[in-house]
Amino acid sequence: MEKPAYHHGNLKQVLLEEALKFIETDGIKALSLRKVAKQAGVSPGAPYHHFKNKDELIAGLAVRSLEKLDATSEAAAQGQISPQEKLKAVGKAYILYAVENPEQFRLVFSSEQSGSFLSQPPNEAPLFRVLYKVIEELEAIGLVSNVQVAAITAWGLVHGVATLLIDGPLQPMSTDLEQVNALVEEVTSGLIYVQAAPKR
Amino acid sequence: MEKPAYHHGNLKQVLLEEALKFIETDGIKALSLRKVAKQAGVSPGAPYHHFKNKDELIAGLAVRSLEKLDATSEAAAQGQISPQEKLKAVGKAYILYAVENPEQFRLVFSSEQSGSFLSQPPNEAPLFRVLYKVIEELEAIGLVSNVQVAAITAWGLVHGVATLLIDGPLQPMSTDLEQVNALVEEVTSGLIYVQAAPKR
DNA sequence: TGATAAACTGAACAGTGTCAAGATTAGCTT
DNA sequence: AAGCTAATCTTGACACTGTTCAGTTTATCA
Repeated sequence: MEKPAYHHGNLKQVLLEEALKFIETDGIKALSLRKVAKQAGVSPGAPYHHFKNKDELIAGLAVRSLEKLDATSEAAAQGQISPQEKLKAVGKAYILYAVENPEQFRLVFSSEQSGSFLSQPPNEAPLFRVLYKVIEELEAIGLVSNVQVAAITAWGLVHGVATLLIDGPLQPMSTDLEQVNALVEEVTSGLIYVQAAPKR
Repeated sequence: MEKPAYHHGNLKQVLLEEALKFIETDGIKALSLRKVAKQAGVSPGAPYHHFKNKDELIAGLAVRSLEKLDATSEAAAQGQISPQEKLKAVGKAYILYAVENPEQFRLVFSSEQSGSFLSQPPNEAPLFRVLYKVIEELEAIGLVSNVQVAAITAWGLVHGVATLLIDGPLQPMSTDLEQVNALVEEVTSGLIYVQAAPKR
């Protein structure tokens, strides 16, 4: 009969899902807790039994997005054998995730909940962990001298191109997936040479 | 006597300034048009005679910030002679502007008003113009083959490191200006090698 | 001087996040 | 199985938000 019970059952998950739907269709600025509650068939006060406030709901989505980005990056790396190709694959996966899921990608770096990164030790933090492993492999072959700098440079390049594509001057290009692919191909090729830069 | 006149005189400018103050102290999320109006000694409806809505006020600040970033980048380039040093100087100026004025930097790329970039032809657009000139100089010496790709790569790297510093995992480092300088020095050194990458 | 337009006020509206008091029910304990 | 406790949800309220609109004030210029 499915008559809605007083106790929803798994409201928390439903709230997260409905909130994400709103974000993806109307953007994060149009997100309203009340609308989310109504969509979930629940009163405006109900969400506060599962989230401290609106920001915490959003933070929950950010963590989910971070995990997805981390997972696809890792999968991309494992699909290759040489460390050069791994690095390239990670970069491509990262940028494509941003272009295909701009709202979710923005969530991860939305400046309010940057605590997602700080909470864990750097070597175990999501994203960093994937990158670190690959760069260490490059170091082992002598293609990288300073792992720390190389990781930041690689991440910086890839992250920068991603955000220029979704929020910057490259935005008009971001709808044409073929063009994006070509660009990403060229840019990530440069990645390897960045790492191979001589010491002085 | 300075008794506040009914016609404020230069309300538009004052609104922009007060809004910026709020943003810099409490962050953009806490910005309220009503508070800005009150701070300017004016009623809640007054701003609407100068801006279509709140977003347009913010867009005004974004344009100002873009101009500042453009100006300091250009100045940095002109302080150097060799194109390699110019590129490096632009990168440093860009990242330092972001670290020293994070709120204003974010404004420029805040996804709502990305139209600032699209409105002008790419070669005359702010920021791009500066970068383009330098990269063309590098091309003239044979250090760059594809100007387009080189520009995007350079901008991407610098922009990525900047946002990783203010909104990403490098945030804890961003308060220590000395550490930031060291990092920027190393990363921008890599810039030149990125451009010097062989064609295939 | 007088008319037109610009600038500003004050009140109102719908919508927001958030909280407290009370109703409802799930789940454990005896 | 009964009853108690804690979790969950509702209802109603509060302060605040962006925005609009009718009316008031003043600058500007013919």
